[in-house]
Amino acid sequence: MGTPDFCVPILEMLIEKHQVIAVVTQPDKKVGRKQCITFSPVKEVAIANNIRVIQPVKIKEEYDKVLLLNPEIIITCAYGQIIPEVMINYPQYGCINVHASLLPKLRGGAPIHKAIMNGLDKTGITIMYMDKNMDTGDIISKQELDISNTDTTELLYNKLSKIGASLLEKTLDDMVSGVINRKAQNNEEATYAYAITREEEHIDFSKNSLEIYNQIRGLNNFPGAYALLNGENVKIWLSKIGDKKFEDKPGTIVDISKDGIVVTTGDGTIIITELQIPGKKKTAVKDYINGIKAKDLIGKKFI
RNA sequence: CGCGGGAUGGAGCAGUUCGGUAGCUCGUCGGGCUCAUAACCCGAAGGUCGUAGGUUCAAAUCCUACUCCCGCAA
Repeated sequence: MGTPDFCVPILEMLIEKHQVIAVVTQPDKKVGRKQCITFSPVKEVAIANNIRVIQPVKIKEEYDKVLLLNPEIIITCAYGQIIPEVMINYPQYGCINVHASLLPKLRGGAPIHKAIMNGLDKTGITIMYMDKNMDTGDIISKQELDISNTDTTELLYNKLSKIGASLLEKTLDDMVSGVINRKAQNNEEATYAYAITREEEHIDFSKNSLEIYNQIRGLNNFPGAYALLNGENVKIWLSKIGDKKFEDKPGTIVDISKDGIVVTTGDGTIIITELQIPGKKKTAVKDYINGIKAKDLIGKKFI
């Protein structure tokens, strides 16, 4: 059971190594400006492999469709709905979940984004049994991964996705051969990574440069950090931490060069190197300043 | 039919209001200067102005339809 790209390597591994009797994923959604019906990435893979797809609107009410297939194990990964308790204990080997953090740290829906936004230097994958609460079940296996200070969420996402597949492969082998190391989570150490809100996407330039830098790379390449400039909603995709100091209030553009747009922060400067104007595509600052009068931007403020 | 912005040499843009020689910044290529350079100077190539019709002596510009891209909202 899963939905986004993240689960695709996992599903592909399962198809190759095990017998997948059905894939459960979120209902097809109308997406975007044209309201086109879009299949989830997981559904695409399932269809390509001729696997039965089940798309409950509410798994809480429609679980019997899944249980009637009599699964030996249910594996979830970023499925997007809470699994009802009645399902959890049904399969012979139980219900296990692949989560993209080192539990009990970063429980919730946006563990990868938050790992970077919080400036952590390592994260990982945890495979655990599910219980009735979110991401609180007993841990079966874990694998750590260092976060480099230039990683973006996109990069980390891809790395963790692969690790998730390989760790699951190993973990399933262990479970089949009866080697299960089940360990309860220490709830006192728990931290949470709830889904990103619009407010968390907005850049507050009075924060420290490092916090802003982490926010920008943590929201790349989805959904993106933004700030208002001349009343427009400008997305900021890439940045560097500057080394100069200015007296201007945080958010002020103090210099523009091929290097980037230098903006003051709470403790120094940050240099914006890739941005996006509404209606336009992502643009390197080097290209952006070709079409504008850079002088006119000096002194303007991001809000 | 959710709201809105956009498509102009390889890149980013101006020009569209009010139809009349295809423009700017950058890149590329060639030459020069220099101990040297991503710096500076000189020169060149490169565009059926998203597509298809229409109006007109004349359309990037006005009219109609379509395609694609993007911001917001879900």
